[in-house]
Amino acid sequence: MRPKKSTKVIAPRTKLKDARRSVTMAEIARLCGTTKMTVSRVFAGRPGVSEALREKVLKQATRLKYEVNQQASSFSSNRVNFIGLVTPFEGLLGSRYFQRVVEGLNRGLGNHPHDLVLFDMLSPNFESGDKLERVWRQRKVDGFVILAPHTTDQFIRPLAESGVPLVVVGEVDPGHGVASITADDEQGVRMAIEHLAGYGHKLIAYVGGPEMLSSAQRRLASYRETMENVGLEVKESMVMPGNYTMRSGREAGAKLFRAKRRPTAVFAANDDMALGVMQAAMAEGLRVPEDVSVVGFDDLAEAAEYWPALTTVHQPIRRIGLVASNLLLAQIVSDFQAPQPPPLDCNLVVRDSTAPLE
Amino acid sequence: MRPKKSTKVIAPRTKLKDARRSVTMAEIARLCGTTKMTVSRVFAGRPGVSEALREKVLKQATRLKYEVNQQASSFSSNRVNFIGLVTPFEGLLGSRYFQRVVEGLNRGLGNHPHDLVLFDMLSPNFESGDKLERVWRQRKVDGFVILAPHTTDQFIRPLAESGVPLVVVGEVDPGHGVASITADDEQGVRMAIEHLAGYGHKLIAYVGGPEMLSSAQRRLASYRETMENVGLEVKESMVMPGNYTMRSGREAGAKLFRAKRRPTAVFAANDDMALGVMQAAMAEGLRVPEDVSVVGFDDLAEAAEYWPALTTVHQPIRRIGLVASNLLLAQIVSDFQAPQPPPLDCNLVVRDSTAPLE
DNA sequence: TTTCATAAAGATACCGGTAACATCATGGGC
DNA sequence: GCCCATGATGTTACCGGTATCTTTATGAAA
Repeated sequence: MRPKKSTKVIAPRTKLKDARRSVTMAEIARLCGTTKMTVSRVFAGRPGVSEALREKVLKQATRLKYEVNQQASSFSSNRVNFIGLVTPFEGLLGSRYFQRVVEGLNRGLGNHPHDLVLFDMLSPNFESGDKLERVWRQRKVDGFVILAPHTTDQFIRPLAESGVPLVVVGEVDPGHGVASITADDEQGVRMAIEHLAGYGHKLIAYVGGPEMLSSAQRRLASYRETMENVGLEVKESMVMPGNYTMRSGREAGAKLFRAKRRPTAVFAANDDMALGVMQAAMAEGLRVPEDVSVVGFDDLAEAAEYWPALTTVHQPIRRIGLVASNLLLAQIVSDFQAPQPPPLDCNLVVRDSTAPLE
Repeated sequence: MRPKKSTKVIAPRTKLKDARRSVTMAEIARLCGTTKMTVSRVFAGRPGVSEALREKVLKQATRLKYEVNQQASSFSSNRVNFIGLVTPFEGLLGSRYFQRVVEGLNRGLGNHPHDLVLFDMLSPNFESGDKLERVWRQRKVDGFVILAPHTTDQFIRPLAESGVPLVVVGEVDPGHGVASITADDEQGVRMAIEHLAGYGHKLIAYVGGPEMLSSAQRRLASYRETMENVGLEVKESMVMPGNYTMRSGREAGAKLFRAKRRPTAVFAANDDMALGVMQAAMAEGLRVPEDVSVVGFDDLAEAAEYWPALTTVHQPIRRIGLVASNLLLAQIVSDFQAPQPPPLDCNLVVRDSTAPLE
């Protein structure tokens, strides 16, 4: 039973332009007198190839500078070896924090073939809220690492519900089963406040971060709790809002230092704001640390380089990145949801911006 | 002539796990009573489909939340819609400079389906020098944007010679036909020096960047030239080395301000170092701008936020990113090497760190 | 009415790998 | 010597699109 159409002879597709042409497994196989299936086994590191043949294949491959075509490989195995790195808010992309996380992620990726794809939610071409889900549907990535979301972020839930491999760096509402990794902010803040209290400071001001960030919420809560635990009173006029920028720190500092009763120590919920507070102190003619002690949070590169060098809470950001990629790879490669890791310990780095109260 | 083997019946591959299963063009086609070829035409925006059918296809696609499988599409069309973003030296990834470039790139990418893949050459898994060429061979990207390389960078040449689409942000040795885009550093420095000279400063110090960076070389050359043009002498003891970090700026500033004849103005080759110079001034008890004027270069976010706000040369970084992506897309999409664009104009932003000499 | 250019839609092969299964050679255990 | 387990290797059928060519429908020109 022949098809009703006459037989056709269709010319093979025109060849790719030379720049894009490349060696294929079939070619290597031909040179080695075998088939591409065997070559495929060699490169995938699967068993079932004799040592002699394997070496022959590798030799030819090296000679021809062969590299496995990831495109074709992905297509066949349905894995693309890209991980989406999502930066959902202003200022993240260009920060040392970002840099450290990337370092950690790359370390965790290790020998895996995955690379990081940048998705900056602030870019104009990302305005549509379902961008990430579309990217997933398009098979551009195998999963996402989402940096420090707002607790209320709406775009995480639909992703998670679609079964997209996902790790959040920061804290998310527990319960909907999203993997996440965070530092132990509470503990970090506690150490900072206890350090200041131990130096005899009584009036310890607080400069906070954006309210919608979970990290900011946790740090503030821990400040209040620790103050109470060490027997100090929290004066509401000493609790200043901020938004994690140097400017907001400087403005908060200016208000604090102009108050009729000024604090002898200030804890800022991140380093940038702490630097701003120090600037405000200088502008008001106060010396750090003689007149006022300042402590930050994060221990980014700037903190150590500043003058005076900032006493701050060191967050193991690189390690967080490393753990994040491990959690994600577990989901992608082994389809295995690792148990939620505990928050990672912070520690206090005492530099030159704090001193005992005289 | 039948093959010598008996006919075989091989079971179809097991289906993908549900999470990864998805609607295909064939499915949409079936629902619309047509073939996947037509559906393909619709999504590629190619002509040859009646309006009625096109709408029908789009309607079904929307209903099923269909997205074209980029993996398969890339495979077939031999374009992967990823662009490699290469950061070849320390500190770039976490800088505002990086952030701005990315903003510009994303803007330039516009509606193109390309996304950015991060290649941080400092990551341990990138130690091998031919990483980029391998990535290219693996068909993971369609081309590269390389940020501010050393002029001597060896890894650019082999890439360019292999015909890899490539744009360098910064200056490269002309002649080997690598597309590049840069700001007019010379002009920027000229404006800064003329500004200070116009304020009556005679002893204008210079704090430079790493010698192997082309931007640093050009800025220094322009400093010398402009000083001569405005009739001022360059004292070699007033030309300090630096490496674009705040710390190096502070150290350079400390030396300058402790010299027996100290400068009344300092130009630093980037903002971070300028901030360091201001810190050094304060540490030595000098006021900015009353005792010493300071000018930076780049106009990153910190410059405006600092106190006192920094007078600096504004570099159109975002625009540079935008031009870079346009240049690259031209090569990728149209196989067209656009003519080398001229350096983009800088302009001077006068803030609070400079004042006339009394 | 016939011819032919043009637009719409279909048919086929193919991109370069991988999954699943088939086959074959080898050698040990009986 | 025969059977079967085992490991090496080959065969086939895809993955889900796109390039290219063919066929069919439509309508204007002759």
